[in-house]
Amino acid sequence: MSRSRPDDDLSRDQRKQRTREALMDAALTLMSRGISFTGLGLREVTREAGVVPTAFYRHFQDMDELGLALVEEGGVTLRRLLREARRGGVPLKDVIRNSVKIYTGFVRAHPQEFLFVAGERSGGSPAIRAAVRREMSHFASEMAQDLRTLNILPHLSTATLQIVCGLVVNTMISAAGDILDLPPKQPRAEQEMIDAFVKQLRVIFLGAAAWKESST
Amino acid sequence: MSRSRPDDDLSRDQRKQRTREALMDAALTLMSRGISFTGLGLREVTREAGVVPTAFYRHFQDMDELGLALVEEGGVTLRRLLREARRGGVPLKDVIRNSVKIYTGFVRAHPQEFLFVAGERSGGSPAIRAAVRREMSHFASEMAQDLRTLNILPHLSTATLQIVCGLVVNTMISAAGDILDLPPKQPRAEQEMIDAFVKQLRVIFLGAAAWKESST
DNA sequence: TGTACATCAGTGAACGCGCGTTCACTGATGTAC
DNA sequence: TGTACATCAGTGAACGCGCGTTCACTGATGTAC
Repeated sequence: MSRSRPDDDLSRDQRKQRTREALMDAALTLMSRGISFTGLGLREVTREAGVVPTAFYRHFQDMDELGLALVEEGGVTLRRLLREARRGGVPLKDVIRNSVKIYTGFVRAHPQEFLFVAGERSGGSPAIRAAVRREMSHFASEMAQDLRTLNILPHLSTATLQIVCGLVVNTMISAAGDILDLPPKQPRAEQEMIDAFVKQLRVIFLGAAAWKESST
Repeated sequence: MSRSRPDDDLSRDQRKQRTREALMDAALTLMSRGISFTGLGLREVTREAGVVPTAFYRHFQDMDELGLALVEEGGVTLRRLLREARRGGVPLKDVIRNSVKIYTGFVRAHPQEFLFVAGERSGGSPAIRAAVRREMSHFASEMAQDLRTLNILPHLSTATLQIVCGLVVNTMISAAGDILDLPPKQPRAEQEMIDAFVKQLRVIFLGAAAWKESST
C-alpha cells in the first residue's frame, strides 16, 4: 500500500537530486522546442519541471548556474557516448564517412545536448560561453589522444594535432547545429549536408597528412 | 539661426531613415556590451536610441524584424569591407597570414557586426538563424569566385570549392567569436589564438590542394 | 524499538518592476491648388 | 508665392502580464537518545 508511489523508498537526498535533474531536463526540453537557453526564464523552467518557482533556489542560485551545470553534464554525456562508439571499433575503410554516420546518429538521438552547445557557444552569457569553450577544447584533447593511440597522423607534433582537432571539433559542432536546423523530412537536403560535412573533414585530414612541421 | 541644429535641412524621409539607423545602431551597441541579441528588449533598444518605445513600430513590426535587418546590413558591410581589402592587392607571399592579419583587424574594428553573426548563427530565433546561414553561404560563394579569379586551387570543381570555402568561412566566424571573447590586454593569448587560426587555414588549403576530385 | 526534536525540500502568497502593445494625440513636413 | 489641408514620425499615458525574488510556512525525512 505505502509503496504505491514509486519514489516512496527514496531518501531525501535522492528526491532532491531528482528535482535537480527535473529542472535541468526541463531546460533542455524547452530548448528543443526552439527557444535558446538565454531566452528561458526561471519560472518557465520550474513550470516545465512541475515545481513551484521558489523551489529553484534550493538547487541553483540563478539561471546562469543551471546553464553551467548543463554545459558540464552535456560535455560528460557526449564524451561518454563517443567513447562507447569508439569501443565498437573504428572501421579501417572509409573511417571518416563512418564516423560521421555515427556522429549524426548521436546528434539526432540527443538533439538537446548539441543544441545547447552549438547555441550557447557564442550566444550565452560570458560565463557559459567560457564553459562551452573549455568543454570543446577538452573534447579536442581527447580526440588528439585517440588519434595518437590509433597511430593516425603520427608525424604531427602534439601542438599541431591539438589545433587540427580543434578545427575538427569546431566543424562538428557547427554541422550539428546545421543538421538540427534542417526542416524535418528533407532526406535530400540532409544527405547533401552530410556529404558536404564529410568532404570538409576529408579536406582537413588530407591537409593534416600533408602538413610538414617545418613549414612555418 | 534656424540652421543651428544640424538636421534642420533633412527631409522627413531622411529623418525617418536616421531614426531607423539609430535603432539598429542601438541594438549593436547594446550587444557590444555583452548582451546577446536574443536577450535584448524593445524598450531597451528604443531607450538606447533615444526615442519613445512606441516609435519602434514605425520602423519594425517586432525585434525579429530588426534582427533580420541587422543580418542583412551586417552581411553587406562585411562583404564591402573585405572587397575593399582585396582591392589593396593580395600579397603573393604568405597569403594566409596576411589575410588573417587583415581579417582580425576588421574584427577588432567592427566587433558589433561579428558579434551579431557569431552569436546568432545558432542562438537566435529560427528566422534569424536562417538569415545568418544564408549570409554565410553568400560569403562562401563570393570567396569561391575570388579564388577562381586569382587562379587559386584551379583543379577543384565548383561544388568542391564552394564546400571548402564554407569550411573557411565557418572557421573565420568561430575565430572572430573567440577573438572578441578574449579578456582584453592579453597579447600573448591573442597571438597564440591567431597562430592557431592561421595553422587551421593552412591545413584546410593544404588539404584542398591535395584533393583529387575522383577520390569519392 | 519508541519518542522528541531538528532539518530542509518544496509551498504559496505577495512584492515591485520592466516588459510589449494599444491608443489618441501633436505638430512639423509635404502636397495641391 | 501663399494658403489650406493631408500625412505621418514621434509622443506620452495607460494596460495587463509574467518576471525574479522575499518571506514565513508545512510536513515528511532524518537524527539523537
